[in-house]
Amino acid sequence: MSKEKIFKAAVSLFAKKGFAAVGVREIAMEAEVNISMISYYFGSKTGLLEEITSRFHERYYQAITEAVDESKPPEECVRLLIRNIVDFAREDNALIQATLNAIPLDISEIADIKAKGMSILVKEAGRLLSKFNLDPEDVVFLSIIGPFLLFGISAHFIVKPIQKRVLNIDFNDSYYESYSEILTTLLTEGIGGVAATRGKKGKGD
Amino acid sequence: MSKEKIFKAAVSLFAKKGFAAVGVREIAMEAEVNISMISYYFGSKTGLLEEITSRFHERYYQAITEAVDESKPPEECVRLLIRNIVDFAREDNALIQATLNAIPLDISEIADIKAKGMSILVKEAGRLLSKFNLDPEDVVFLSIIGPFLLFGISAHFIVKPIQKRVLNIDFNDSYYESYSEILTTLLTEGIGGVAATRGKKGKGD
Amino acid sequence: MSKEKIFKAAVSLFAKKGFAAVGVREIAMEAEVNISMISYYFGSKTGLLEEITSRFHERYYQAITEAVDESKPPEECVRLLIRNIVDFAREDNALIQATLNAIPLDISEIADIKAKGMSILVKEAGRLLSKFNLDPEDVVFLSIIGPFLLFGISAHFIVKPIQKRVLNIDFNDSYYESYSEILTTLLTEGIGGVAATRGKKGKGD
Amino acid sequence: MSKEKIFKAAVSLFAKKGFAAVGVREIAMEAEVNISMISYYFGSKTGLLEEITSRFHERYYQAITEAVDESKPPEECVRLLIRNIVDFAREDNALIQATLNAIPLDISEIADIKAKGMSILVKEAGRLLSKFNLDPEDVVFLSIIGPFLLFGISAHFIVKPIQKRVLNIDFNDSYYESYSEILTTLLTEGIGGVAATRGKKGKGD
DNA sequence: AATGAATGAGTTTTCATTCAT
DNA sequence: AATGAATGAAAACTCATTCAT
Repeated sequence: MSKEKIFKAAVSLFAKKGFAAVGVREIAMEAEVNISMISYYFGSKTGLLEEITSRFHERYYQAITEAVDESKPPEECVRLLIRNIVDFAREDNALIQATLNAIPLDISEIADIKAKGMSILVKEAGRLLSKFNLDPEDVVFLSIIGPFLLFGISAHFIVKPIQKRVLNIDFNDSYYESYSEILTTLLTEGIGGVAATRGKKGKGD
Repeated sequence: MSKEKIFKAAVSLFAKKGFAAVGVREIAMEAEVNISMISYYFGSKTGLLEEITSRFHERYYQAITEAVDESKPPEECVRLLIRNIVDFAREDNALIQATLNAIPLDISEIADIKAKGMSILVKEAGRLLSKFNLDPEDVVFLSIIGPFLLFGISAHFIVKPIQKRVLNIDFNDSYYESYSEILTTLLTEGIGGVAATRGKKGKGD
Repeated sequence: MSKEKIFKAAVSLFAKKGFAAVGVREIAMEAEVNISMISYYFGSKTGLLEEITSRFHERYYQAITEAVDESKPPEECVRLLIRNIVDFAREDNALIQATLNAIPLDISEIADIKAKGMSILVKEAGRLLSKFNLDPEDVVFLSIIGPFLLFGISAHFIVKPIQKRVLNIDFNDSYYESYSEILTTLLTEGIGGVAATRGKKGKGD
Repeated sequence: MSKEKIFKAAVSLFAKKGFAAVGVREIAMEAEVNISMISYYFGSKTGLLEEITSRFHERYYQAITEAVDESKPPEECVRLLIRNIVDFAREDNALIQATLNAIPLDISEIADIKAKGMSILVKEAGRLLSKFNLDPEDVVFLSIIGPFLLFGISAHFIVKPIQKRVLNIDFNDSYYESYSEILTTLLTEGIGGVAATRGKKGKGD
């Protein structure tokens, strides 16, 4: 279907070159549709990015909410969160790159979506932290740890094209086994350590 | 001096809008120089980004090498590394945003600089990890932990404009005290934890 | 139709000022179309010149092939060739000027078209010469006589603007009667004379 | 000396690309002088072309006047004329290309020089024709035969770069022996033939 | 649902020239 | 005699979008 072809083409191109560097003509060509179809389906090029950004946040939201389950122990939640993100990223790496790389914060529609999306994600992250006995209402703490988690876990998928150029690693299942394992340990131990230091004091500002 | 004014203006604008979204006209206007001066000094808009990207990597390289000192204990190194990055980021946040947000990997000159720069940074990160008794030659491990550190520590400075929109936090000295403290603990404990698990096994691929 | 209007305008302007000296803005204005239509129809300014150059060679090819007929005596062929070129030139003098004046051999696409076009023309000229019992395979001889004929016969149409400035001649039908008559005689006698000298010897290198 | 280096560089570049396609920056680079030196010595880029065009006409004037000598028989004059032009062209082919290819008749200074130069050349050509008993005052006849001679004889040197691409001929001394021989015969016989036809009638038009 | 011609403002880059040194 | 920074206009080309079909 044309609309989906346009969406896919746009994600792929935005991921490679960034939002502003990609022209609608290029998207239309890649999607093998007429240029006018983009305006027709998405209103404008910005409309396309809005939809991409929204879909990204939905996926991350899913990844977190599904991972943070009342009954599971904290470590298990972290493990699941990372697994979810890795699965998503491997399935649709371009969506991550397209969104995290696209900064057009000068376009207010996009900035709004990003701000709202990030608020929700960080709030969800708070639920995860509360499993470590950390205060989920501490905005300062969340403002530090939230982006750290989001970008830390996703970092590999942002720089993957660069790593492919220089590292000659086969990014296969076994690689992402190690990936999940290492980050799970690091974050569990790390957050645990932070909780141990902070737990006694509460907020820190 | 004209050249430096252009550089500063470009960093600031690229940080806000991304490389492709900024026009040379805009840069020239911001820098209060004639538009032709950009070609004159930097050859092209891409040439400008090349210099920005290079300078960024130099600064991060300094931040790491200075932090990882033979004589200091690992925790101290992590603390110093974070402090260095925070200092640099607070002093020149735009440079971080301009570089980390600018993906134009379709521009080979930039991709080359990024690839080379990241290789060097990751190698230096290996020296830090070796202080935790982790194998600094394990490329798979480094390929995971390197970007995690780089983006994790810098994440806040990438999303800062968004956070300013939604969080109403005063990003002052005391904020960055907490910032450094939390990340230091998290990374020290986290990496320590990883080392404890891996140390016995050696490489993991 | 827009495309043809652009073509005509470009030929006229290239003839007057030369390829490089004419801007697309000027062409668009002369053709009374939007500037973008040039890229739209011809890809680029160079694309326009490519089409002009091709069309020129087609016309000259027609002029020669039609003139050199198996059954006609050599003198008649020369007369017809000159008449054809004169007719064409009077009808579309600008096309000749635009092509023969445009040297951009630094633009490889144009150089290719010119090289190919000239090869074909010179080969056809060989057929004419064979009617004078001259060897049509003698490349050295052809390389001398070919351009001589092409530029000799067309010369008047190249310098016509200059002659109009200084000579105050009415370039009417009767003028071109004389023109054809004189050149026909000159070339018939001239080539005949060459044939008389060379015929006995064969090739001359 | 700087002035001469600029002149040489300009001739060479104009020959290759045409007047308008060459920038002063390029000329300065080729001549290894500072850009401002061009304005300094020649006033402007157009000033440079004026000097080139003038020098060209001087050389052609020399070539003709020296060839057309009272005492020599007509054939000898034609032979000498061709020899002179060939010698000049082989020595400084670029000057011919630079001048004959540069059409900027929209630049009045150049058009003036060309018009004046051509008038003189054509008048001199008249002296040659009078040796064949042709009327040297017949402007119509001269307007036809003059450019024919100028471009016919020079044609090879205009298209030489193209011929080099396709013909694989060694343009050596022996080649130009043939060249002179063929054109001498052709023109002597040709003009002679014309004279035979016209001689009885006088002027034609 | 789809086309493609058309628009006009936009892009980056290069131009010839000037001027203070 | 020579430099090189600086200028402002102009270059070719591409942009996202619209509209009649």
